[in-house]
Amino acid sequence: MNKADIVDILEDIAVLLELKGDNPFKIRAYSSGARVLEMMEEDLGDVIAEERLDAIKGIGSALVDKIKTLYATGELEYYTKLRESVAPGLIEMLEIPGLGGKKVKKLHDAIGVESIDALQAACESGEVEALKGFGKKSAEKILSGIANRAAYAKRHHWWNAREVAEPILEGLRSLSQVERAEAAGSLRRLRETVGDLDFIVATAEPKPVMDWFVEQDAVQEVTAHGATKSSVRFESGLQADLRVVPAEQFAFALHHFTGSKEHNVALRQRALARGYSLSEWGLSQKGEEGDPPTEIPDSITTEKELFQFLGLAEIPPELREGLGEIDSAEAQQLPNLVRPADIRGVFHNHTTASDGRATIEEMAAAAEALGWDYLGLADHSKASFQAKGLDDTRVLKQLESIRAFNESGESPVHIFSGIECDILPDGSLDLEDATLNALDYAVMSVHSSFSQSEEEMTARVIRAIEHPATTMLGHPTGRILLRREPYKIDLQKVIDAAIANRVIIEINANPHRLDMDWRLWRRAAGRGLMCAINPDAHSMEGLSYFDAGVNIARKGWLEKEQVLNSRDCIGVQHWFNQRK
DNA sequence: GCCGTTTTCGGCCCGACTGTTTTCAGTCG
Repeated sequence: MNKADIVDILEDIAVLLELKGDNPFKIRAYSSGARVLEMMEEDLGDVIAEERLDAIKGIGSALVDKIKTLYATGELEYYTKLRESVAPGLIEMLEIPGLGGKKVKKLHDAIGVESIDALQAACESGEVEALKGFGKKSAEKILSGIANRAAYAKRHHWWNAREVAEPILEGLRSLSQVERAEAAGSLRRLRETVGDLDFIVATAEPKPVMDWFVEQDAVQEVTAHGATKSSVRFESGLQADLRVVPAEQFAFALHHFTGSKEHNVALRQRALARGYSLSEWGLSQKGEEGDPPTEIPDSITTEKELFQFLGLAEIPPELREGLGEIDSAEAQQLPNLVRPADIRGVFHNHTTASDGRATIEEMAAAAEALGWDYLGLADHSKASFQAKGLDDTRVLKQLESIRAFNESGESPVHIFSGIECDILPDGSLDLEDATLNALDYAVMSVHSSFSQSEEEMTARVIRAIEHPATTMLGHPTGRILLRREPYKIDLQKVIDAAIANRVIIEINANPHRLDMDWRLWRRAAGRGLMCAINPDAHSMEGLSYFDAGVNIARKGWLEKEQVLNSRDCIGVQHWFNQRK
């Protein structure tokens, strides 16, 4: 059984234990073990073979045994029995807001509810509100939760969430009572998808701010309206929370609600080890027995000061994932992250020659408007029939057009001539070598036979990487966020091959792809993998997606030297020439 | 179930909001 499946099972075990009312710390041990395993970059088979599993923090002897058993046999008696002991409908019930493990267990034990349908019936018949600990409002809330389940459960692409968040943030900042306002949460951490929006406001007069927030036109439902917190839900299902704090607590609240949870736990533990208790309200000294905690006298008004107080360099929000950023900050070794302003051009974009909507001239003008020095055009090759892919003749014809455009001097933007060439199912390429060699560069991508086995797909992509005409690998897993799973592929082997052949892997910056995933970049780039940020634009507007790609590069700890787009024209040409 | 230059036992991050209660449990982030 592979690692991803084992991660799923450990998470399942945590959920099942929750439904059984087991020890919360045991539950946490399983879910954090799942997370640690998921983030482990090394090959699980190697780690097991070398008996190094128990050296990983968060995985103790019980989990070592279970992971090993699952890896070797694909089965685990403990898990099978646990699953048999819990009705499958109960797991789904946890998705309903307001229902956690304990309440679901109670509904099951007291009135025998085993499915969402049965729960709905029990709410409607009045059985639920008669239960001790439940009431009329609980039953109503469960019913509306069931009705809205699909919308509630949905996550949202970062790009879309930002579009919703920006006007809200502007609106908050324009209120006279508001001293400071920021968006927090996964939006601020630049995660690829966002569950809900979090806003933090500093003000001495919370009420008008809260009222403005819950009375916005787009609000469909107000789910909380308290003294320090309000929550609303928009029609799209996107939820937004507003927390209001006095100015002196702003930095603490902003840090807390930016998260991640794992980062916060680690930072609080660090504070505790130094004799302080940290919360969203501030920092206090841990009192001796019985003494109330005393406030820290120094005022802390920025996150930077908070980190400094704890002996750390300021950690950018996008690195706060509990993945070693605190150790790096302590050693003053945080990366100097690539910035949008470092980008001097992008590669892998389409024109009307294949499935793009803009011409060479229009795309160049859009690149000029973004202040770039160059633009790489890479239309589809002929196997991508549905995208009007180019055959060898048309590729060479387009090359002529690009040369003529560059020589005309009508644009300060230099166009690099490329191609997004299909990697055929056997790993061969869709165009003649002579055609590929005539171009400045070539992006190789998989667009077909997604259901190959992991071994076939891995061999297919590696064969393409080893081809001397290959400059970069496009969207290496083919995933579409929130819609299509990645195809099965051993990315560690692909990364090894790319490094060995000096082939670039792209960050496909389309907000629906963001592929290769940020979790893999830190280690891969550390071993010498070069990155290119590619918007995969099919229109002039599509070029602006590069921003989302920079986000992912930053989340992957990349510095500008590790991103080809930060080089000037000559530097890029030099990289392209090295394999010819 | 995990973890340890105070530890191999006894802790495990912290607080607001809600709905149910007469002081709190459960949920959520």
